[in-house]
Amino acid sequence: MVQNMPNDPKKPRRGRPREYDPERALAEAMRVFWRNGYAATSLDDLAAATGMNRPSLYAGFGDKRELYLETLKRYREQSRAAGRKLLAEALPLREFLRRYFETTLDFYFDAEERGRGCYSVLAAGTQALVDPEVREFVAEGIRATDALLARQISQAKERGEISPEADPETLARLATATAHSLAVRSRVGESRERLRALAMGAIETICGPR
Amino acid sequence: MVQNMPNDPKKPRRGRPREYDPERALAEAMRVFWRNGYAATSLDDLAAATGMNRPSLYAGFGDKRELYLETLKRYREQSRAAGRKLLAEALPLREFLRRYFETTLDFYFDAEERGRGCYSVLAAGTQALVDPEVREFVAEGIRATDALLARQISQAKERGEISPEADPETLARLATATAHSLAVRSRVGESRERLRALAMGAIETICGPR
DNA sequence: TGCATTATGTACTGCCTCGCATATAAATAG
DNA sequence: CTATTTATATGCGAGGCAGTACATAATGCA
Repeated sequence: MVQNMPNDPKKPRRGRPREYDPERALAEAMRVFWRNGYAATSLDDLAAATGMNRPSLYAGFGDKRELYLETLKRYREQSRAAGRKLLAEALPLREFLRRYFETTLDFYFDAEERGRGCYSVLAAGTQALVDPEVREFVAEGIRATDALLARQISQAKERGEISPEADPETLARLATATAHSLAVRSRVGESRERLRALAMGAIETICGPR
Repeated sequence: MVQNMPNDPKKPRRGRPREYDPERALAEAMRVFWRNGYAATSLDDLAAATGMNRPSLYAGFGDKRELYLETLKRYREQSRAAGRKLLAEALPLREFLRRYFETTLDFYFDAEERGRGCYSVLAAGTQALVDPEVREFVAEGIRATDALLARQISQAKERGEISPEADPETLARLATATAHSLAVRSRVGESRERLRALAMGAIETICGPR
């Protein structure tokens, strides 16, 4: 369903032009899902949040599930973009991880700095057991995170930044675990400051004594 | 609402006797909530799972939210019981943590060994942002876990099992983070064996070189 | 044997929700 | 200017759902 084409700025298209911005609509839908969860979000909620009405929602994104999968893809893309941006800087491991967790917290707090957790972890909680596509999506995201961090840690090990006996796979999974905990804790009200401290402690434990 | 008294085995009570076992009913309701999440669970689902009909559900447990809070309490009691049992054994830290995570995994996999995550973490994901009582409940559980683990680690430090420079608070929060990750990962299909390995790696990293 | 008490079973009401059918509006193509 | 295309707006019908009213059943008590 997914809509004809995200944007083809020149081609003026044939019929009546859209009054909504697909990208904005998706962002708003995501905001609502993020707050209330998949099941508790009705199409009327989504219509209200996006300013669209239900027929337009169906025409643009298909049913609720398709729209949800679309927001999951959007989240993945945003996460990957943030990851690539960070990788481009070629930082030492400690600094890399510090920035990684800080970026993570940027995702886990909304514009008003209220904790809301990780969109993907929330998907694990609500839909993963009942929708195989969602489950595979989330699982793939976790594998990708483990792999990204393992690669960084492995390279740092080659540079001699951490102990030669360290196992990058294990440490990477522990770093991902830290992110999972940030997700859970942010959603039940732990302050960003406190979570930052948790992340810093994790970094020291993972990287070992200097 | 909570029902007249869990069990007063002698007093035969006045009217028609219950045909359901409140404890079993609660366990069944919990199973359904655990799988589908709070919002996606209807009272008809609960009635079907418990074998009760809706009026009996209302009479016994109040509305859906009250029943849910009751299952949360039940989960907390079961967790605490497991914790107390473990504490009674006075184990060395590594062995304690190994057993702690193994017990945790007992909770995170159902009777058919299918991963289902942590009931409390799921509550964080679905209801925490919209129901303050749920949020506080979950937050309290996390604080209790952090505190329990910090105490064990602190005592191990006094016994010289880990480095004198280690900060028990930090390490405890990292151990809790590991449990959070077990919750998330179990729910999206990682095998128990693999999660056990993750936990063992975390233990080594937390406890440091021997 | 009645009567009070407590539980169960059926069924109803009102509301919300999904998905669609239909009508209208705004643009382009010829 | 008319036809075609695409989007928006209103609203409807079927079904799910929460919560309750009312009738029925099973027990203890007098």
